[in-house]
Amino acid sequence: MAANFSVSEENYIKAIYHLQQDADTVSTNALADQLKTKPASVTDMLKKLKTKKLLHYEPYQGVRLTTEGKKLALGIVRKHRLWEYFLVEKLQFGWDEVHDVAEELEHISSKKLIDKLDAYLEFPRFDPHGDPIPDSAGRMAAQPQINLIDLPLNTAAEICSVGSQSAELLELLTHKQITIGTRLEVKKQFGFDHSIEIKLKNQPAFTISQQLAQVLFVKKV
Amino acid sequence: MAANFSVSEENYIKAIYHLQQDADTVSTNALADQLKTKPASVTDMLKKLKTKKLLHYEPYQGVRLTTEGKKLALGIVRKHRLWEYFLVEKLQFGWDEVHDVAEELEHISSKKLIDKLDAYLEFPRFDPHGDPIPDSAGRMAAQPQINLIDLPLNTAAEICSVGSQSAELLELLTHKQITIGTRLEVKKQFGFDHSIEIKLKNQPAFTISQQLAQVLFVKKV
DNA sequence: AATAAAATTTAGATTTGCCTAAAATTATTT
DNA sequence: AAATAATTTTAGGCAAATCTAAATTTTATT
Repeated sequence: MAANFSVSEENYIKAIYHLQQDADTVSTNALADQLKTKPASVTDMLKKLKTKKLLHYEPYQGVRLTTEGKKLALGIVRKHRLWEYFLVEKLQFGWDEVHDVAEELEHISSKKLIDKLDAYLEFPRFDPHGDPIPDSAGRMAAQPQINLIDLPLNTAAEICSVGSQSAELLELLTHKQITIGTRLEVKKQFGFDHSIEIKLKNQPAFTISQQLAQVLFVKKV
Repeated sequence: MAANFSVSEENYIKAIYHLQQDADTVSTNALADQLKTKPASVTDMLKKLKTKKLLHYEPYQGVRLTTEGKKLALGIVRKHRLWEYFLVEKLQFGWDEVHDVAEELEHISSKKLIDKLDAYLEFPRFDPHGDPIPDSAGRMAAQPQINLIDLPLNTAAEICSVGSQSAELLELLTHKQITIGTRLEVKKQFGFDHSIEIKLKNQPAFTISQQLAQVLFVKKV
């Protein structure tokens, strides 16, 4: 076993893994978009990855990872998140500047390296963005709830709990059409009063106060 | 500036840099040998690297790095040796198992990453094999003397000092035809009595005792 | 249900880095 | 100084990963 994949192949597998979180099956266009390439190139690669048994693919029917493919994807995600943790915790990078470097480091192939890095970092469970880090067997903690105030910009999330039961709060939430399960993204953060601009699906963005944001908990989707 | 080179291009530059330490100009065959590729492929790449102004190359005349090329080479050597230091000092790798991993890590492109790693490691001057690490401006300490006992296997070195002036030692050295400037490599290390087998140019290998090896100092060539 | 629009695939090229075989050049012998 | 040997380059091809343009299939709309 322990096959060896190219950087391109790994990038496709990772992209499919992430897109599969939302929709169960991933379209050629969505992949082309994500990978900043053309649909025709995606088709070529899907045919290749199918012969390598990393994914289920029938022409025009979209694509899904096989068990094998998911295992590979989790390995890459593990590397990416461990390196991000290392960059922030040990090398003092800001959490907003680690992504591109981790994007390169995740393709270093040595399993021994990544397991030793994991031990050196004392087996962290979450990366600096709050995303869970798979362990060496591919197991991963559930996505934790985070406060809406801490949600990174332009990250799809879903309201999963509310930190108060007051009638005033419920009135406000009803008026804004926010409820458990509402999908949203944070578009801007205003330092002056810590208000944030959020956008619900199919609605114009609007601003909510710090006080409101602080009682809303979300999980990424 | 801050051009971006492929892994292959970087490997050629690094190989030329190392081969240039011995001979002032590097031959196509020597490069093909070093890079485990064919002379015809080397010629192709040399033509490309010449247009990028990284080396001086005229057909049939061998090749030399330009100032630009040397700068790039030193950057790669710096990354390689810093990563080796990290692997051994922080991740507890053995000094004999870091080379291949460092070979991959040296191609990660972020300058910020490598400078932060350098700081995190507290600016080491030598890597785990005793080779000097260039600083962020490309400056590098002189190759230090190391004891023959500590010379890695199959590494070309040259006797540069002797830790005793006794007549008995000189008699032994004369008999073995060892003198200041003698080139040699260590071929085997015997754990039982710490004797080592060494090989001088154009001579069959022979064994010397721990006591003798300990008074001989070499530098890599 | 027919047609228009959107998504996807096929066909044919391009670039990078490598290969083999043959030709050209340089070095070494006799 | 010729002839032979060794080195190096040229010529022509191949695989990976990408592209554009054209053809095909699916989906949405009238």
